[in-house]
Amino acid sequence: MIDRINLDILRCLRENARCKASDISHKVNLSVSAVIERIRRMEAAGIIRQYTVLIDPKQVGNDLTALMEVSLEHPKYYDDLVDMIRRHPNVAECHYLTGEFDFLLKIITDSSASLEQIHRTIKSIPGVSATKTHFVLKTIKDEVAMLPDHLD
Amino acid sequence: MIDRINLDILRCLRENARCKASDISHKVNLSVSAVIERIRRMEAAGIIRQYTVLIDPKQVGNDLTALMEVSLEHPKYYDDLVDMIRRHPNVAECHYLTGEFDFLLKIITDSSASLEQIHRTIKSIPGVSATKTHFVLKTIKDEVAMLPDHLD
DNA sequence: TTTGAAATTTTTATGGC
DNA sequence: GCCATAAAAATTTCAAA
Repeated sequence: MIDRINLDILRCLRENARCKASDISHKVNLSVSAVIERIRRMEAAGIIRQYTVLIDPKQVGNDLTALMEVSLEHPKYYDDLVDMIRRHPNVAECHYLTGEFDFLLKIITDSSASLEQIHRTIKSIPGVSATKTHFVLKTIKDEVAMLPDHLD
Repeated sequence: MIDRINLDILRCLRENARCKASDISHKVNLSVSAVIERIRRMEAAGIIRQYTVLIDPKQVGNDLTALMEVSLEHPKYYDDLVDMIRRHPNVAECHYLTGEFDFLLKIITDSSASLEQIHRTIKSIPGVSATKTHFVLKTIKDEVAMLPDHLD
Protein backbone atom coordinates (compact mmCIF):
# COMPACT_ATOMS: atom_id res chain seq x y z
CA MET A 1 0.00 0.00 0.00
CA ILE A 2 2.70 2.49 0.96
CA ASP A 3 4.97 2.43 -2.02
CA ARG A 4 7.24 5.11 -3.34
CA ILE A 5 4.42 6.89 -5.19
CA ASN A 6 2.03 7.04 -2.24
CA LEU A 7 4.84 8.35 -0.09
CA ASP A 8 5.42 11.15 -2.58
CA ILE A 9 1.70 11.90 -2.62
CA LEU A 10 1.69 12.07 1.18
CA ARG A 11 4.64 14.43 1.09
CA CYS A 12 2.72 16.76 -1.21
CA LEU A 13 -0.37 16.65 0.98
CA ARG A 14 1.67 17.18 4.12
CA GLU A 15 3.21 20.29 2.65
CA ASN A 16 -0.19 21.55 1.49
CA ALA A 17 -3.29 19.52 2.14
CA ARG A 18 -5.23 21.72 -0.28
CA CYS A 19 -2.94 21.25 -3.23
CA LYS A 20 -4.60 20.23 -6.48
CA ALA A 21 -4.57 16.64 -7.65
CA SER A 22 -3.27 17.94 -10.97
CA ASP A 23 -0.19 19.42 -9.25
CA ILE A 24 0.48 16.12 -7.53
CA SER A 25 0.01 14.26 -10.80
CA HIS A 26 2.86 16.25 -12.35
CA LYS A 27 5.16 15.59 -9.43
CA VAL A 28 4.57 11.85 -9.35
CA ASN A 29 4.12 11.35 -13.10
CA LEU A 30 0.66 9.85 -12.90
CA SER A 31 -2.71 10.85 -14.26
CA VAL A 32 -5.03 13.00 -12.17
CA SER A 33 -7.49 10.13 -11.87
CA ALA A 34 -4.85 7.74 -10.60
CA VAL A 35 -3.69 10.25 -8.02
CA ILE A 36 -7.23 10.77 -6.75
CA GLU A 37 -7.80 7.03 -6.66
CA ARG A 38 -4.65 6.51 -4.59
CA ILE A 39 -5.64 9.30 -2.21
CA ARG A 40 -9.12 7.78 -1.78
CA ARG A 41 -7.58 4.43 -0.97
CA MET A 42 -5.27 5.90 1.63
CA GLU A 43 -8.21 7.73 3.18
CA ALA A 44 -10.26 4.52 3.27
CA ALA A 45 -7.36 2.56 4.78
CA GLY A 46 -6.96 5.16 7.52
CA ILE A 47 -3.43 6.04 6.46
CA ILE A 48 -4.68 9.56 5.90
CA ARG A 49 -6.45 10.32 9.15
CA GLN A 50 -7.45 13.90 8.63
CA TYR A 51 -6.79 17.04 6.66
CA THR A 52 -6.23 19.88 9.04
CA VAL A 53 -4.77 23.32 9.46
CA LEU A 54 -1.86 24.62 11.49
CA ILE A 55 -2.72 27.81 13.31
CA ASP A 56 -0.35 30.36 14.80
CA PRO A 57 -1.11 30.02 18.52
CA LYS A 58 -0.03 33.56 19.33
CA GLN A 59 -2.43 35.12 16.87
CA VAL A 60 -5.39 33.35 18.39
CA GLY A 61 -4.39 34.31 21.91
CA ASN A 62 -2.60 31.13 22.96
CA ASP A 63 0.73 32.52 23.93
CA LEU A 64 1.75 30.13 26.65
CA THR A 65 2.78 26.49 26.33
CA ALA A 66 3.75 24.28 29.23
CA LEU A 67 4.62 20.63 29.69
CA MET A 68 3.27 18.99 32.80
CA GLU A 69 4.47 15.73 34.30
CA VAL A 70 1.66 13.90 36.07
CA SER A 71 1.85 10.82 38.27
CA LEU A 72 -0.94 8.58 39.52
CA GLU A 73 -0.88 7.00 42.95
CA HIS A 74 -2.64 3.89 41.62
CA PRO A 75 -3.50 2.57 38.13
CA LYS A 76 -7.17 2.30 39.10
CA TYR A 77 -7.45 6.05 38.48
CA TYR A 78 -6.22 5.73 34.90
CA ASP A 79 -9.56 5.67 33.05
CA ASP A 80 -11.05 8.62 34.88
CA LEU A 81 -7.94 10.69 34.39
CA VAL A 82 -7.89 9.88 30.69
CA ASP A 83 -11.53 10.95 30.38
CA MET A 84 -10.84 14.26 32.09
CA ILE A 85 -7.76 14.91 29.97
CA ARG A 86 -9.56 14.13 26.71
CA ARG A 87 -12.24 16.63 27.54
CA HIS A 88 -9.95 19.38 28.73
CA PRO A 89 -9.79 22.09 26.07
CA ASN A 90 -6.28 23.25 26.96
CA VAL A 91 -4.57 19.87 26.87
CA ALA A 92 -3.12 19.53 23.39
CA GLU A 93 -1.22 16.29 23.96
CA CYS A 94 -1.15 13.58 26.57
CA HIS A 95 1.18 10.60 26.54
CA TYR A 96 1.27 7.65 28.92
CA LEU A 97 4.89 6.86 29.62
CA THR A 98 7.49 4.62 31.14
CA GLY A 99 9.73 6.27 33.71
CA GLU A 100 9.45 8.10 36.98
CA PHE A 101 6.25 9.89 36.06
CA ASP A 102 3.21 8.43 34.31
CA PHE A 103 1.90 11.08 31.92
CA LEU A 104 3.27 14.03 30.06
CA LEU A 105 0.78 16.70 29.06
CA LYS A 106 1.26 19.59 26.69
CA ILE A 107 -0.89 22.50 27.79
CA ILE A 108 -1.62 25.49 25.59
CA THR A 109 -3.27 28.56 26.99
CA ASP A 110 -3.30 32.34 26.94
CA SER A 111 -1.78 33.41 30.24
CA SER A 112 -0.02 32.26 33.36
CA ALA A 113 -3.19 33.02 35.28
CA SER A 114 -5.04 30.52 33.12
CA LEU A 115 -2.22 28.00 33.47
CA GLU A 116 -2.42 28.32 37.23
CA GLN A 117 -6.11 27.52 37.04
CA ILE A 118 -5.50 24.52 34.78
CA HIS A 119 -2.74 23.29 37.04
CA ARG A 120 -5.06 23.39 40.01
CA THR A 121 -7.73 21.52 38.07
CA ILE A 122 -5.35 18.74 37.10
CA LYS A 123 -3.90 18.43 40.60
CA SER A 124 -7.39 17.95 41.94
CA ILE A 125 -8.21 15.03 39.62
CA PRO A 126 -8.63 11.94 41.86
CA GLY A 127 -5.49 9.83 42.02
CA VAL A 128 -3.06 12.50 40.86
CA SER A 129 -0.20 12.23 43.32
CA ALA A 130 2.38 14.56 41.83
CA THR A 131 2.84 17.11 39.08
CA LYS A 132 5.78 19.04 37.78
CA THR A 133 5.43 21.89 35.32
CA HIS A 134 7.95 23.07 32.73
CA PHE A 135 7.40 26.29 30.83
CA VAL A 136 8.17 26.19 27.13
CA LEU A 137 10.57 29.06 26.46
CA LYS A 138 10.80 28.27 22.77
CA THR A 139 9.45 25.60 20.47
CA ILE A 140 12.36 24.62 18.27
CA LYS A 141 10.47 22.16 16.10
CA ASP A 142 6.90 20.95 15.79
CA GLU A 143 6.16 18.54 12.96
CA VAL A 144 2.87 16.76 12.68
CA ALA A 145 3.20 14.14 9.97
CA MET A 146 6.32 12.05 10.15
CA LEU A 147 7.07 9.94 7.12
CA PRO A 148 9.59 7.14 6.79
CA ASP A 149 12.79 7.90 4.92
CA HIS A 150 13.82 4.31 4.33
CA LEU A 151 11.99 4.11 0.99
CA ASP A 152 14.04 6.90 -0.54
CA MET B 1 -9.21 39.88 12.91
CA ILE B 2 -10.15 36.85 14.96
CA ASP B 3 -13.83 37.35 15.52
CA ARG B 4 -16.52 34.81 16.06
CA ILE B 5 -16.92 34.11 12.34
CA ASN B 6 -13.23 33.54 11.65
CA LEU B 7 -13.07 31.24 14.63
CA ASP B 8 -15.91 29.18 13.18
CA ILE B 9 -14.15 29.10 9.82
CA LEU B 10 -10.97 27.88 11.51
CA ARG B 11 -12.95 25.19 13.29
CA CYS B 12 -14.28 23.94 9.94
CA LEU B 13 -10.83 23.94 8.40
CA ARG B 14 -9.31 22.22 11.41
CA GLU B 15 -11.85 19.45 11.12
CA ASN B 16 -11.28 19.14 7.38
CA ALA B 17 -8.80 21.39 5.66
CA ARG B 18 -10.19 20.33 2.29
CA CYS B 19 -13.77 21.23 2.98
CA LYS B 20 -15.46 23.39 0.38
CA ALA B 21 -15.94 27.09 0.88
CA SER B 22 -19.61 26.56 0.09
CA ASP B 23 -19.96 24.15 3.04
CA ILE B 24 -18.33 26.67 5.33
CA SER B 25 -20.55 29.42 3.98
CA HIS B 26 -23.63 27.47 5.07
CA LYS B 27 -22.26 26.88 8.55
CA VAL B 28 -21.30 30.50 9.18
CA ASN B 29 -24.17 32.09 7.23
CA LEU B 30 -21.99 34.04 4.85
CA SER B 31 -21.55 34.07 1.10
CA VAL B 32 -18.94 31.88 -0.53
CA SER B 33 -16.99 34.96 -1.61
CA ALA B 34 -16.88 36.36 1.90
CA VAL B 35 -15.68 33.05 3.29
CA ILE B 36 -12.89 32.82 0.73
CA GLU B 37 -11.88 36.39 1.37
CA ARG B 38 -11.69 35.80 5.12
CA ILE B 39 -9.62 32.66 4.59
CA ARG B 40 -7.23 34.53 2.28
CA ARG B 41 -6.80 37.24 4.90
CA MET B 42 -6.02 34.72 7.61
CA GLU B 43 -3.50 33.04 5.34
CA ALA B 44 -1.86 36.38 4.56
CA ALA B 45 -1.77 37.34 8.24
CA GLY B 46 -0.07 34.06 9.12
CA ILE B 47 -2.93 32.95 11.35
CA ILE B 48 -3.30 29.98 9.03
CA ARG B 49 0.22 28.64 8.86
CA GLN B 50 -0.27 25.55 6.76
CA TYR B 51 -2.78 23.03 5.51
CA THR B 52 -1.53 19.57 6.29
CA VAL B 53 -2.50 15.96 6.72
CA LEU B 54 -2.51 13.70 9.76
CA ILE B 55 -1.04 10.31 8.98
CA ASP B 56 -1.42 7.10 10.97
CA PRO B 57 2.16 6.51 12.13
CA LYS B 58 1.72 2.76 12.44
CA GLN B 59 0.62 2.35 8.84
CA VAL B 60 3.72 4.07 7.54
CA GLY B 61 6.02 2.03 9.75
CA ASN B 62 6.50 4.47 12.61
CA ASP B 63 5.40 2.36 15.50
CA LEU B 64 7.55 3.72 18.28
CA THR B 65 7.34 7.07 20.01
CA ALA B 66 9.67 8.22 22.77
CA LEU B 67 10.18 11.42 24.71
CA MET B 68 13.76 12.34 25.45
CA GLU B 69 14.94 14.83 28.05
CA VAL B 70 18.16 16.51 27.00
CA SER B 71 20.43 18.80 29.00
CA LEU B 72 23.27 21.01 27.83
CA GLU B 73 26.40 21.54 29.89
CA HIS B 74 26.67 25.16 28.65
CA PRO B 75 24.37 27.50 26.69
CA LYS B 76 27.08 28.07 24.09
CA TYR B 77 26.12 24.74 22.55
CA TYR B 78 22.50 25.85 22.04
CA ASP B 79 22.66 26.95 18.39
CA ASP B 80 24.48 23.88 17.14
CA LEU B 81 22.16 21.55 18.99
CA VAL B 82 19.14 23.34 17.55
CA ASP B 83 20.55 22.98 14.04
CA MET B 84 21.12 19.27 14.49
CA ILE B 85 17.65 18.73 15.95
CA ARG B 86 15.94 20.67 13.16
CA ARG B 87 17.62 18.51 10.57
CA HIS B 88 17.02 15.20 12.30
CA PRO B 89 14.25 13.33 10.46
CA ASN B 90 13.03 11.43 13.53
CA VAL B 91 12.62 14.39 15.86
CA ALA B 92 8.99 15.45 15.57
CA GLU B 93 9.03 18.05 18.34
CA CYS B 94 11.62 19.89 20.35
CA HIS B 95 10.89 22.35 23.13
CA TYR B 96 13.32 24.48 25.11
CA LEU B 97 12.19 24.45 28.72
CA THR B 98 12.52 25.73 32.23
CA GLY B 99 13.26 23.08 34.84
CA GLU B 100 15.92 20.50 35.60
CA PHE B 101 16.49 19.59 31.97
CA ASP B 102 16.77 21.93 29.00
CA PHE B 103 14.98 20.30 26.07
CA LEU B 104 12.25 17.80 25.57
CA LEU B 105 12.24 15.94 22.26
CA LYS B 106 9.55 13.77 20.78
CA ILE B 107 11.09 11.05 18.68
CA ILE B 108 9.13 8.95 16.23
CA THR B 109 10.67 5.90 14.63
CA ASP B 110 10.03 2.33 13.54
CA SER B 111 11.89 0.14 16.04
CA SER B 112 13.81 0.11 19.27
CA ALA B 113 16.93 -0.64 17.26
CA SER B 114 16.45 2.61 15.40
CA LEU B 115 15.70 4.46 18.64
CA GLU B 116 18.94 3.16 20.10
CA GLN B 117 20.80 4.57 17.12
CA ILE B 118 19.05 7.94 17.42
CA HIS B 119 19.73 8.03 21.15
CA ARG B 120 23.41 7.49 20.50
CA THR B 121 23.43 10.22 17.87
CA ILE B 122 21.85 12.75 20.22
CA LYS B 123 24.12 11.85 23.14
CA SER B 124 27.10 12.49 20.91
CA ILE B 125 26.03 16.02 19.96
CA PRO B 126 28.62 18.40 21.47
CA GLY B 127 27.48 19.87 24.79
CA VAL B 128 24.84 17.27 25.57
CA SER B 129 25.52 16.39 29.19
CA ALA B 130 22.57 14.17 30.04
CA THR B 131 19.60 12.45 28.46
CA LYS B 132 16.69 10.50 29.84
CA THR B 133 14.32 8.55 27.63
CA HIS B 134 10.67 7.75 28.25
CA PHE B 135 8.83 5.29 26.02
CA VAL B 136 5.33 6.29 25.00
CA LEU B 137 3.09 3.38 25.94
CA LYS B 138 -0.03 5.12 24.67
CA THR B 139 -0.86 8.49 23.21
CA ILE B 140 -4.05 9.56 24.93
CA LYS B 141 -4.50 12.79 23.01
CA ASP B 142 -2.75 14.59 20.19
CA GLU B 143 -4.39 17.77 18.92
CA VAL B 144 -2.64 20.06 16.50
CA ALA B 145 -4.71 23.22 16.26
CA MET B 146 -5.80 24.66 19.55
CA LEU B 147 -8.39 27.38 19.38
CA PRO B 148 -9.55 29.71 22.12
CA ASP B 149 -12.88 29.01 23.73
CA HIS B 150 -13.36 32.40 25.33
CA LEU B 151 -15.21 33.80 22.30
CA ASP B 152 -17.97 31.19 22.52
C1' DT C 1 -4.53 0.20 -11.40
C1' DT C 2 -4.30 3.34 -14.84
C1' DT C 3 -6.15 6.35 -18.38
C1' DG C 4 -8.82 10.08 -20.97
C1' DA C 5 -12.77 12.64 -21.69
C1' DA C 6 -17.43 14.19 -20.48
C1' DA C 7 -20.39 15.83 -16.73
C1' DT C 8 -20.53 18.18 -12.53
C1' DT C 9 -18.88 21.08 -8.96
C1' DT C 10 -15.82 24.45 -7.10
C1' DT C 11 -12.94 28.38 -7.26
C1' DT C 12 -11.72 32.78 -8.91
C1' DA C 13 -12.60 37.40 -10.76
C1' DT C 14 -15.32 41.36 -11.07
C1' DG C 15 -18.64 45.01 -10.39
C1' DG C 16 -21.93 46.84 -7.29
C1' DC C 17 -23.77 47.58 -2.57
C1' DG D 1 -16.59 44.07 4.23
C1' DC D 2 -20.27 41.63 1.86
C1' DC D 3 -22.86 39.67 -2.11
C1' DA D 4 -24.08 37.73 -6.85
C1' DT D 5 -22.89 36.41 -11.22
C1' DA D 6 -19.98 34.75 -14.94
C1' DA D 7 -15.73 32.69 -16.44
C1' DA D 8 -12.09 29.56 -15.46
C1' DA D 9 -10.43 25.60 -13.30
C1' DA D 10 -10.87 21.68 -10.65
C1' DT D 11 -12.94 17.24 -9.37
C1' DT D 12 -15.76 13.24 -10.12
C1' DT D 13 -17.54 9.73 -12.92
C1' DC D 14 -17.20 6.13 -16.09
C1' DA D 15 -16.02 3.17 -19.92
C1' DA D 16 -12.08 0.90 -21.56
C1' DA D 17 -7.48 -1.29 -21.42
